[in-house]
Amino acid sequence: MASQTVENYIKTIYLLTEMDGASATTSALSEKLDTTAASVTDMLKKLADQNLIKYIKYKGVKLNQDGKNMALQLIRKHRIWETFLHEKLNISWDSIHDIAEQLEHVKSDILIDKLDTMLNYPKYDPHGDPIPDASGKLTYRLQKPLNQSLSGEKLRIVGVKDHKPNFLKYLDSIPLAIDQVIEVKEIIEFDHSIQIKVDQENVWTLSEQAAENILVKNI
Amino acid sequence: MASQTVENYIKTIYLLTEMDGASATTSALSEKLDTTAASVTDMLKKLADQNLIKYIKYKGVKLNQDGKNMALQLIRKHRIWETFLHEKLNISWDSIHDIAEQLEHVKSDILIDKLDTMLNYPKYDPHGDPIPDASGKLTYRLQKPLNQSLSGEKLRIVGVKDHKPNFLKYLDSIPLAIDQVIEVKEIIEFDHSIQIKVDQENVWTLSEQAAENILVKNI
DNA sequence: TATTAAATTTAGATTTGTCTAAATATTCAA
DNA sequence: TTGAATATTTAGACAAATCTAAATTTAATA
Repeated sequence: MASQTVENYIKTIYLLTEMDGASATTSALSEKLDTTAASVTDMLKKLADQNLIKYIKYKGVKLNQDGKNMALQLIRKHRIWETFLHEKLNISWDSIHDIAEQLEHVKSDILIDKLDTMLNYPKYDPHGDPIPDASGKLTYRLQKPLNQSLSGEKLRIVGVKDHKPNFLKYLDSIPLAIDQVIEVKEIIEFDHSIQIKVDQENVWTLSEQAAENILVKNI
Repeated sequence: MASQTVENYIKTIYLLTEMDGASATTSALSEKLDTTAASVTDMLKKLADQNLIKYIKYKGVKLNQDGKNMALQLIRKHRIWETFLHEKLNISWDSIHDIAEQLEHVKSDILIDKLDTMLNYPKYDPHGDPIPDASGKLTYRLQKPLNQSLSGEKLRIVGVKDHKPNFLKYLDSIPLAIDQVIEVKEIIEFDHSIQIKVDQENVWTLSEQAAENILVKNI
């Protein structure tokens, strides 16, 4: 059975490679896993021996099928736990990630199935990230960062790109939230800040940096 | 921060010594922890260095205050998780222990507090064992094994002594459950089996061995 | 109480995951 | 395209937790 350490490596490789399909580098892994590059190299050799990854010296690493399956199950568990922590226990947005990092390593199929049932088979977690189903399949969504919208567009906020507690706390403090419907009022040319109609009367202004990290969908 | 291994040792020492206050032996620990006596000796030296236990070579081991506190917090977490798994997720009696063994090692005060709130601050877990409160205090209950009752006594079933899945599955299959009110109809001298009035019409017979493992309270 | 049996500890090794420092490969820029 | 900067790997070591086999202590019993 895979150790928690192995699971963390596999999940991190997945998250680093899922975007573009490019290989993950040793240094990217050492940074995300908060360990040294030498340790990463050691571990990659072991993971390659177990056939979880395809590793080419100096060229980086990709998951192969076994590794992908493991990663998807871990991400499923992580995101189901996050949903539970947020929806059922009312734990704040910015705290759930660290707790879910621990809970995702608990081994019990029945546990995760029952949680999934309790939550009514959610397709997205509280950050708007897709939750793989029991077979590992993900439901993607047409979405874009808010800063790529045009003035006048009607949008629904569906997620965030940046998951850092800092940013999440900031979002909690302003009148914007996941699932909310908004309209882009104006985009300021000077600094690319963006004015958002949040309801009938109120307008809120976001910096470009904030808008880049908010994911929206046209409606 | 204590490793899961250390936590398992501390909890096991607690459970072996809570009854009579006698020391736990190396061999008892090696059996419960499914490891060798040599490994136990090694670990006991380390725990003594950390001042979690009082260990006298060849004489066994007791927890000191730090160890006791750690054990009570672990038992609190274990029993709260068991209650959650049973009451909120409907996971069967005989499966919850193994899952809680993993969950009890998750480190998050807010998580356990929120679960405690969701469950309405339970004082007993699904097996009838007391749950320490946040400060570590246990609420004991006047109870005795069912085999020590006399014919005619009116009792409430409050817990089980044996937690083995085998026994729990057996209990699930007969018309007796925690919190149920029963009356002892007759005790058979020959084999000490015991006849229980489970409701107006029905009587159920338990072997002495089964009755020893069912805990009851007079009403 | 002397001897044997059982329990416990010690000695020395192993596995997993990590580290530092040194060596090697790759990349980037002149 | 060559040399410096950067990234990666190797070598050797270490800590945590475990093991087997041997030595020692305690308990049991004749």
